[in-house]
Amino acid sequence: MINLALSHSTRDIRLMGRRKSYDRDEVLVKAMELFWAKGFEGTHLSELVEVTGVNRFGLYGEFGGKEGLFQQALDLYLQGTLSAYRETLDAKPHGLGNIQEYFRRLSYGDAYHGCLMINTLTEQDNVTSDAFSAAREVYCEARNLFLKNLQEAQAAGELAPDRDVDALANLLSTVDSGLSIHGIVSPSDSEKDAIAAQVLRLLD
Amino acid sequence: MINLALSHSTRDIRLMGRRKSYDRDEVLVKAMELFWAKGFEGTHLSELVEVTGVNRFGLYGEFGGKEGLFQQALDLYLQGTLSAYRETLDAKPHGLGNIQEYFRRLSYGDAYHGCLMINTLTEQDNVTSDAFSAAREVYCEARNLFLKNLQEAQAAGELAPDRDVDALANLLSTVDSGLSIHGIVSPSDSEKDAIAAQVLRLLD
DNA sequence: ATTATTTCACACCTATCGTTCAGTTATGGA
DNA sequence: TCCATAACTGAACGATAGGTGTGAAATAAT
Repeated sequence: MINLALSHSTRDIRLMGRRKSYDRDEVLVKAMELFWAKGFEGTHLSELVEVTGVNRFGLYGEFGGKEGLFQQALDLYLQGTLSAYRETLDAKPHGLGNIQEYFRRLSYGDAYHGCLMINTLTEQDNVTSDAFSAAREVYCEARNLFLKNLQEAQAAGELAPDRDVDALANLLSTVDSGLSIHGIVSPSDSEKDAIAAQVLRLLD
Repeated sequence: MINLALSHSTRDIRLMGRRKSYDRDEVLVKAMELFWAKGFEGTHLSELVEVTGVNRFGLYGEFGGKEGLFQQALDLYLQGTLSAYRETLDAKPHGLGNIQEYFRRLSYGDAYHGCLMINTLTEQDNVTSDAFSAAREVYCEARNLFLKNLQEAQAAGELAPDRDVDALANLLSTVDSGLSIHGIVSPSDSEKDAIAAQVLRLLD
């Protein structure tokens, strides 16, 4: 018992042993990019080893194999996505300006392969229920952020009081995910701007 | 040479031999449902054998293995999807009514797993370029159908002449795909109707 | 009934999946 | 310097992937 407690309490403090030759976060970023491009089933451990430079055994021990690696890579992606949502949609004061700014900042880079959150939702049957839930949760959080801005806009008189803010929030969320699909077919930022401009007319 | 030509010219006419114990179209429907639910990489040949009742060898000979089976199952799905688009969006006279009707008829059944066309687009790296192109083509065709209705609406005075019908068509297409994602998270037809109602306000 | 032809069932192929094990190397404290 | 510990390496694990060969079963013309 005492030994167990001791070994546990001192586990964090590295007293001896070889140092890890990789950076945990860098590995997660590489893995995320691969899962992003090829999905969970489409990504093979051999590719993860190749891209991250970490041995199969290392990946298993450190991240818990393919599933653990996917979960953590997805969490990293979702955390970044959530930050991006919050940076624009949770800015004070809430209102229509935030929504406008959100769609303005959206951009397809080059080699756009959609959004990992959306891709995970469409791959529901292949991923852990935890992974699916995490993606779903961020999706809902984004929807709620849209809603909050609409509600405050309505309270401030930016938006007519009879507008259905709940349905509008769902529409904005739908357009947001739809853009991640549309971008696969036609990754043009100017086209995205034109689409956003149209939907934003609803908020004038 | 003569033998080759003869054997070829008579191939279609079944003169003798054992009859197939399965219906080609039924097999494709079963395969389609599986690919729809689990994606290309996520569907294994053993499952296809189990569901269709056709042996591995039969699937290979008749459909060209997993890839051929996916292509043909996808084509079947896309054909149905295209028919659904055309039935509403290519009805005469073209106009805003068609668009309204399209979104009205949309429905998530139970156990909704998104749209196979959209899922194929998000699985780009795992599927044949032919399969991806086929999905992309139908996506674009739908967008063009939206456009046609908007153009005719504009010509008929249903829609103000200064409206950007191109951007509007892209928006409708984006909402359409977005709904297939939103339905995974929240497969409620009434919510779908509310979302559609909002975007249709743009066309009044 | 015989026979040519086609499909079917079973088992087997190679390749690769994700996972794991010994054996070796590097590190910090005694 | 030696040792206890942790991490790394390469090989190999069993399972299963998709694809295939062989012989039996079924069919329609002879």
